Amino acid sequence: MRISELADTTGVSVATIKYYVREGLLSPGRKLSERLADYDDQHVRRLRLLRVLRDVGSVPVGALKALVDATQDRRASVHDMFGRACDALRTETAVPEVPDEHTRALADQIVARAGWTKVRPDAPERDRLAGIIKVILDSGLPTDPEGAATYLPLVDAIAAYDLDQIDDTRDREAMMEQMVLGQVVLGEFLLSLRRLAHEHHSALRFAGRR
Amino acid sequence: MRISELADTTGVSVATIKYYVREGLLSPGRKLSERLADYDDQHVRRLRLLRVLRDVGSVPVGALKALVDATQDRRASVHDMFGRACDALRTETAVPEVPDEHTRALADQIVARAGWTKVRPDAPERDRLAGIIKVILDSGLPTDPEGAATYLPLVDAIAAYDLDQIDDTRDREAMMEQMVLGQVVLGEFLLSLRRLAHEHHSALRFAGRR
DNA sequence: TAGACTAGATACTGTAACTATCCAGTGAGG
DNA sequence: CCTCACTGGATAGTTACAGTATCTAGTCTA
Repeated sequence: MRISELADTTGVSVATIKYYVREGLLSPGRKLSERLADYDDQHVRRLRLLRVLRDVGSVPVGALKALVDATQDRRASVHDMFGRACDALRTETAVPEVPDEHTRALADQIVARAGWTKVRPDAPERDRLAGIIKVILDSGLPTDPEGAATYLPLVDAIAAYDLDQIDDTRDREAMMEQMVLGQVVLGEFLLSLRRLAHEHHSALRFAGRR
Repeated sequence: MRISELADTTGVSVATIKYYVREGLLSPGRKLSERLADYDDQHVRRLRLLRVLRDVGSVPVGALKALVDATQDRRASVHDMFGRACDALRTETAVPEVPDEHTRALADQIVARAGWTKVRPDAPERDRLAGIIKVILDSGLPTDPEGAATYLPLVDAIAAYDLDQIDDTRDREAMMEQMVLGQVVLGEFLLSLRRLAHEHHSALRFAGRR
């Protein structure tokens, strides 16, 4: 398949494909000659995946690169690969860097209470959670710290379901694809459901109210 | 309070404050004279809120403007105000515009099954949900359509809890602030919890596995 | 064998969110 | 009274990101 054909079937412009190859998101085609390369179904799949992640998930190009690198590293276990995927997909929005003891303790407490015993003690996500807790406390949201307990079983059930969706008979690239798509697209799905539920519950409580 | 003092207490630069005033995110200070205006606690609160929404939630400036406008419109009911907040906060990432009958029907079916009877039949969020469903189906995720049923009671419980957090004895501006912060910051909180739960469940299933 | 196409390098564009400069005019401290 | 840091308002410049466009020199294919 020539580059123009790849562009046509995926709806991604030739210029963008070249850009992605430059950035290492897509392997160069198999060289047929100095000025001609061959692209195959792998390229089509990869390109489609990249576009979904960017269009729907707004995943920055740098994060996509990290994802690709994690998939490529064949020495790592599936679990490690998934871990690197989570790291790459964590939107690095600014939460306090948290040198704060208290919020970090709260975060650890939440993880413990949820029963997530397999989470590394030094997982970077713990710090992010602590940062978010700090923002919540500082912003004067009326969230009682115990309130988190309400969320935990629900989140746990959702995450367990997410992981059960992954077909572990497939190769690692396919599993990675499912994991990443699940994280991003099902994440959007959940956010959308939450907004719909908000509309419903808001109507129950505040319709007609000034 | 002078503008430089406002800048110092909030950690936002004078230039940025001027920019926000220009964009209508922040009311100009009360004019004391041609070249001097007075800023008060309202400005401090508003500015802090804007920064949390931008830093943590990556809410674009245009959406912040829409939020401010929704709060200002005092004729609308609280529920309508919340609805406009949801519209403004919906990240407009590209999902198919969905002229597609099938996915739209699936979306409506999900809302019905969840029992969210108060969601308007023409709510724009329904279309977005349909678009996301289309992406899920197209991308070959192994999500059975029934799988959504797993999420529904969980999401409903979360949303109900979110709304219960809002103190309805306060004024509309305070309620709006709680709603918006809840949507954005608790949204990040949930995503963070989900990633932690993913790590745990991934370890249970795939640790040591190649 | 001409016209369309290609890999690879380099340069340019558009948007969002600031950031800096300039201007002329206060107003507080000396 | 003087001066000088500071101000509101306007306008122009900057940075980062994600592409686009152009150019070169060579290669297929009809």
